Amino acid sequence: MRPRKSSTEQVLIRSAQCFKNYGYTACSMGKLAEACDVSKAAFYYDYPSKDALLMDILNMTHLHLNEQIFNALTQKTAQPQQQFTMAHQRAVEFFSYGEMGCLVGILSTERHLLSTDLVTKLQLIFHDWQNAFEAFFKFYLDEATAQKLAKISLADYEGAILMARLKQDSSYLDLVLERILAQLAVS
Amino acid sequence: MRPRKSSTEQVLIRSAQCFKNYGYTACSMGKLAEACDVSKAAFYYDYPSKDALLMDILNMTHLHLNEQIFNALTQKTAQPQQQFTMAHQRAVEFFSYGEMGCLVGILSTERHLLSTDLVTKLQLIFHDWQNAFEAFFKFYLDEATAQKLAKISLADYEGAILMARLKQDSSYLDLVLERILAQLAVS
Amino acid sequence: MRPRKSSTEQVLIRSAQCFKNYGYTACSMGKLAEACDVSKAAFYYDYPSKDALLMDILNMTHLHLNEQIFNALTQKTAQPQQQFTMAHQRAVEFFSYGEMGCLVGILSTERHLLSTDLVTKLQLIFHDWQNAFEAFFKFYLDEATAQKLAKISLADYEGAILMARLKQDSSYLDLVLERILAQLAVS
Amino acid sequence: MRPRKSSTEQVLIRSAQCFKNYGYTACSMGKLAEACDVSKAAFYYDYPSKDALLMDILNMTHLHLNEQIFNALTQKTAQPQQQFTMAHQRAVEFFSYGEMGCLVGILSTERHLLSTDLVTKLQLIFHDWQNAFEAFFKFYLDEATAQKLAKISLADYEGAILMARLKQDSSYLDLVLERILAQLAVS
DNA sequence: AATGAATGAGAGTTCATTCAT
DNA sequence: TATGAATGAACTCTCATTCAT
Repeated sequence: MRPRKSSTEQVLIRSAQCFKNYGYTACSMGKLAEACDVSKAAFYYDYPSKDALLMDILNMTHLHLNEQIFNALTQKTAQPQQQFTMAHQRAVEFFSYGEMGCLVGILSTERHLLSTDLVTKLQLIFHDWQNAFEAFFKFYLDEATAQKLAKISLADYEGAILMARLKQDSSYLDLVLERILAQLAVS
Repeated sequence: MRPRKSSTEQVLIRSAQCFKNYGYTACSMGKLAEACDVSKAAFYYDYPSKDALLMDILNMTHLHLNEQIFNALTQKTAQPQQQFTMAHQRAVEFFSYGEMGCLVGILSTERHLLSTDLVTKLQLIFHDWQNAFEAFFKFYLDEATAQKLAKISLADYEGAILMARLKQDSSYLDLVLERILAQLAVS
Repeated sequence: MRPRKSSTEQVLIRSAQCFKNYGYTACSMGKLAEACDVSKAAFYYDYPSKDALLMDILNMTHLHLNEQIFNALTQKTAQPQQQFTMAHQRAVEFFSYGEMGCLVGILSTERHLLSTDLVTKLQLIFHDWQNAFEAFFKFYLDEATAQKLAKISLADYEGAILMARLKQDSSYLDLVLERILAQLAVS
Repeated sequence: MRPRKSSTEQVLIRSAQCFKNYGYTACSMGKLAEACDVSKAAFYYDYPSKDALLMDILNMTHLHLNEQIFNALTQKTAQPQQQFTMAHQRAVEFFSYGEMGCLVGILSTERHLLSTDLVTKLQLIFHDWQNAFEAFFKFYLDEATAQKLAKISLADYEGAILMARLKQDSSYLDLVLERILAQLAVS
């Protein structure tokens, strides 16, 4: 039995980069094949369709975000600012991997072109993200404030990433962190 | 006799909606033709290419933003909050026209697929936007604060529009306004 | 406005030949394009899909059969044998056009691969054919006999055409005619 | 130790069904693999190509037809009608196995796509079939009549099977038998 | 000036077959 | 021996654009 040219994980990671660079529509199977150094047909051995591949990528992304970032915010600590900063840094690292950008946010702009399954998945990821923020903020702020802050912070991150991507200027993310830390300090 | 002028504007407006819905790649000439109720060939009488059409759309958008929104922030007034709120409302109206979304932000996610001319144009629009904010904030805040606030506010708007688009929830934009007004009140 | 490279009718006729030669699955858009001397894409200007093209071909075929062959059997005459022979000769001419074969029969063998619309159409054509035979036979034979003869004669034609096609021997069709005429002579 | 023998026969039988359902072109190696519950690669261990597999299927079919049906007609008996009826019933059983249809007839419609070897094989099977009929009819009819009847009876069977397949109505085959028996009774 | 008709390139996908162990 | 993994070619269909009048 022939060995795999590229491991399944490698394919997912490189494909994710490709989707992040080009978006859903413009990220063709040809581009993916080149990025992963396999033939177009090779994808169809593992995935029945481009959508199925993307869903797997999103599952991987979701898992990563949950484990590496969201879960770091579920416990109350004595030093909330340091705790959040660490999660933030991991997030920055994740969004900066390869090209700056948030795959989930990028795909969101193509909502009309995605299957309902994919759209649902995108919303689910954002939901978990917001929930993680909310749970964390509640440790230190009253519920209403925490809720509102969680909601807008998500949007803040997406906006910062979008601008950072366009202007090649990662300082947008620093500003977002700074503002959130200021909010936490109020308590 | 200038019937074609208004006809062309209609085409630009409808095309802009189409680009806003689908993005650059997925907004095909066929979709544009259908949206504008003209033949595909008709576009090539007025514009040499899809890119040229989009450039015209961005010019129109740029003009609109300058005249209707950015310019409303160039004079100092006694009631900065009311002034900004008015500009905000106009912006909300603009971004909510048709489908919620910011064409400039949406196109930004497809940076790699756009000609340098178009990317430059996108950056120029954001530049003017940020400048308008900065000029306005300087009336009431110190320069460094104004600069920083202008920069991040732009990102805030884009993030809020992105989330509003995905979740069909326009309240994100209200939160952005509220936060900016709070900053102004500090002075 | 550019003139048509091939008239719609030419395209239908040549495509019909191509389908007759290769069947539904193996008659690719590439083969059709070559047969009609146009690009593959040109088909999609007139027809939304391969199936739609085939449906139009079947409509044309149906019309032709009705007008040229089936309708020749709807009136009672003094010389039934001559009348039927004439219809038979027209049928032979039709089935021999290009490559020997009956498009409807050939497509029938690929029933599982065709859309329900297409299968329905095939059955409808056979239905009209059988009805024409039955109406004709009733003029000269009792109803039960006419019905049975119509039913089997249809199958006889298809079998004869199939064998004629495979063995390149058109005499199978003569035998079918001869046998039917013998049946009519009984009366 | 000969477990693979029977396994191979199973593969041939199921593959034959698959070819009968879909025809040559549309019966892909993937469909065959699924139908036989083996991997695609497994086929290439036993057969060098799709054509070689089909040739083996046709060999099996040929053998079966010779032994079970054609050979039943080689001896003169006192009860020709019963003899023929029995052969007929075996044939009906064979053609009705799985989906109604005659593999040889179905493949014939795709003549242009088959290798000359396969086409030759198809003709050979039909040849043996016709010979069997002819030999049998000669016992009871004059040579010219027997020859003609054999030739057309073959076509009759194919036509009846084709119509039975399309209309899901096996009575076509009864009519064919009835007519042949009537011819035998003449003697 | 204006547009139906046409097209090469490329999209996602399936194909028969081969590779490498 | 036996098979998971891979692929170039071809599939149906859409794309931005050009042609020809």
